[in-house]
Amino acid sequence: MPELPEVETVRRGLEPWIEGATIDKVTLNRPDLRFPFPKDLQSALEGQKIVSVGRRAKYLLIGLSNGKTVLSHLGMTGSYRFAEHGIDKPPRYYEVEPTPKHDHMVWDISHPKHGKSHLIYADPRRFGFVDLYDHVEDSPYLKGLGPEPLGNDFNADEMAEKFTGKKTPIKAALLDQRVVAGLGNIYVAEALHRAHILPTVLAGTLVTAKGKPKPVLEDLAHAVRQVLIEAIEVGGSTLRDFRNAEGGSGYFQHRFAVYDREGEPCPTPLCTGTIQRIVQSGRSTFFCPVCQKKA
DNA sequence: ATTGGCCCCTGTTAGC
DNA sequence: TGCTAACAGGGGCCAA
Repeated sequence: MPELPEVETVRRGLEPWIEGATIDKVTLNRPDLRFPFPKDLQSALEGQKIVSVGRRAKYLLIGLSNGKTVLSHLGMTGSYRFAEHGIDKPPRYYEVEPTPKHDHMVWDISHPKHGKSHLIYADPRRFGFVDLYDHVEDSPYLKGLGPEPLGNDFNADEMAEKFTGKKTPIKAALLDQRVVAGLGNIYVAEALHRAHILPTVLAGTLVTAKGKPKPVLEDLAHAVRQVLIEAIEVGGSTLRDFRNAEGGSGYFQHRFAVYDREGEPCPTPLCTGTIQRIVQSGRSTFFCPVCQKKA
């Protein structure tokens, strides 16, 4: 679920509370999530200080004082929260049960300013996972990733290179994390709508015969950046079970132009279209057939 | 090498 | 109201 803006919101929510804290104890309530927990997770974490809270694409990267890095992916339904006791400005989440059904990993931490608390990872569907690295840059999960969409390496020229000769629909191409890292089903739909590109056009058609980006690809690069920036500004989106790390909801869902808005009028000024839903690669695509036509 | 389809798992919701 | 089926933000893996 969580796409780049949601993961960034989680990162920003966690950072002030756990950076500088010491991990006193790690509790695993089951042997695995999507994959088994690393065998040495507890021994590698306990006694270490958290020195950084970073993000790459949809991965949280938690740096430790022993040089190791915890890589955490939230899958579709993963979330972090703090137990309500301990921390001096407690982020209230759901009512905290003693042993909630989907609390799979708990870190007992003590922070020099905030005192002791419990950081809890919950994940009903268990599509998330946790891994541990001496050199996280060698992680296979990070190896093939494309550029950060908000970084300097992401632009129309770069996309044009990757799209040349591609027969896959632009929607699927943008979901491919090797093209650009961090987009998911929601923000791809929103970016394509902003750039007025039909999701079904083949990625290769957005490139000229000389391999240069057509103008619309510049619009797309801009739309991707802009929609992510706006979403991060308001704390990401909240659908069903997503909450940010401080227990609040994001607000970006109220600004969706097309996602989950089948049958509603297209919000593009002067456009008379109605939002449609189709299925591409087994996943919903929302778009306006009237104003999304460029290729 | 690409590309599409299936699957992991649980919870929520739409439809009958 | 109650049951069943479809669907959900991701992405690894396999087969064509």
